[in-house]
Amino acid sequence: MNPIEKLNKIFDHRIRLGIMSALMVNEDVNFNFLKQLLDVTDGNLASHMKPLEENKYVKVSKSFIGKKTNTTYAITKLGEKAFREHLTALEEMIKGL
Amino acid sequence: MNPIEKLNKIFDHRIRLGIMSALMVNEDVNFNFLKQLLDVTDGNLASHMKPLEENKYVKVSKSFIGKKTNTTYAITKLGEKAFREHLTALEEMIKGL
DNA sequence: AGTTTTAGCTTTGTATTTCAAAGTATAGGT
DNA sequence: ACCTATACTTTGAAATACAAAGCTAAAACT
Repeated sequence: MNPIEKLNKIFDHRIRLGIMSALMVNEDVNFNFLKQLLDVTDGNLASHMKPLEENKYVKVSKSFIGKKTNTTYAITKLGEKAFREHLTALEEMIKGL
Repeated sequence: MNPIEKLNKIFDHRIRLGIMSALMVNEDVNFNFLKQLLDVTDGNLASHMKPLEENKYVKVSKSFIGKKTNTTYAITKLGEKAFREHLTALEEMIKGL
């Protein structure tokens, strides 16, 4: 089987890779933190989040910190699995370097 | 510095990742081999090759095998460097998993 | 009370990217 | 003369990405 087929199309983009790796490392990450980390506009971040949410790779929680609204994202088990598989596929693809 | 900025935009795509890793592992790779490996149309392969050639990540040689034309691609030193840096950036990005 | 700010989106419109399919050039075989 | 193979290029459509503007709701300042 073609190793490239194991790569997940959703993770083909730098920003989505950035989101996923931030979520792998941090339990919960909020909107503004990610926005600054990845240096994107809020609209851009929201639209990259969309396919991740739709595929249930990421779950959203809306809460308050003090009185401020706070949207946090967390990776799901499914998202973790998909991302690890993507990384494994990447590794396999370049094995032998 | 934002680790995402170290990712190379040119390597954001599965097919280009596939091309580069094939070229990292194999001294010379010809057009048809790559086409089958990556399961792409010839037009599609050619157009993904274009930015790699333009950036001097890949060099092209046209020769003959017997009487048949044969186009082979090889990675350049620059391409190798760029790809390794991309992989390093990827690793750094997900460090701590 | 009224204005401004902050958070988190959605909408809009443009630009860029990706892709398959068709077309092209060159050479070889039959 | 015709058909095949290699390696592209062109065309046109679809998908994606992006910034900027708009929007909603709640908070904070005046």
